[in-house]
Amino acid sequence: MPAVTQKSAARPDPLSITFAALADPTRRAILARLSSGEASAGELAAPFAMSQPAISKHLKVLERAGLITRGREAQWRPCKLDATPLQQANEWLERYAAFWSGSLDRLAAFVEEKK
Amino acid sequence: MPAVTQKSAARPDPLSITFAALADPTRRAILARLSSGEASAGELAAPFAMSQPAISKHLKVLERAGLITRGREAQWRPCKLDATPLQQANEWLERYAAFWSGSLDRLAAFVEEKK
DNA sequence: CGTATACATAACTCAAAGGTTATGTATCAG
DNA sequence: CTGATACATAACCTTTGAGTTATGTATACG
Repeated sequence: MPAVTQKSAARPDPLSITFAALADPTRRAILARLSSGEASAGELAAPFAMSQPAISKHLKVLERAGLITRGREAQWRPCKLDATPLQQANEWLERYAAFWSGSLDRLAAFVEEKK
Repeated sequence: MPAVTQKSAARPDPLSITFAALADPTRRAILARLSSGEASAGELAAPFAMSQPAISKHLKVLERAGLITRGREAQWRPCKLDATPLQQANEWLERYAAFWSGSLDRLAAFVEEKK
């Protein structure tokens, strides 16, 4: 018997993983930094008042979200941005574009109705 | 003396709140449902195999993220989509658009450089 | 070889997130 | 006033997340 009931451990869907990864200012700052070129973990850690293992964890979160890839160069691990999941997130958001670009229109309609 | 050391309780920045709110499939589904018009909490809860208080909590998360507003109509609480925070999120994401739409270009440049 | 550097992993703490059941509150309907 | 409906809140539990310190591992260097 395999392990009895196991809460199924279902990993969240990709979009949830992406948004969760983005829901942290440190990780967003890391991505911003990587948008101007590759960097090692140490270089990425430098700006933050945080321990090295903390950054290491953040990088792992970003990696599991597919937002970065890591290579190996001597004892450095160069990190590289992969924006593919950001594109997915953007596609999801775009479906709501009408609701913000149209907000003035809807406000106008509301005013019109009130008259 | 007020409470000694208090971890400062700093509320997260708006973008983090927005992304965190979006990092849950139930909440994204609720937003999708609201994109086709207002709905009461009960109507929003119907599709989910989840208790009523659970939905109530999700709605509170969405409300605190500014993604919905709630009115009052008899004993119903009509929910309405407010996409403003989505626009903010979109603006953040757009800064990375070059990294996905331009990926083929950058690959070509890389190949060119390698020659 | 031994040592320094760069990073990963382990073990732990604390708080927050997501769910539950039970109960409270506001509003309508009779 | 009474009861039903729609929702919110409280109290609780379990899992996950973000941080810490301490330790392990891989690579360069003398």
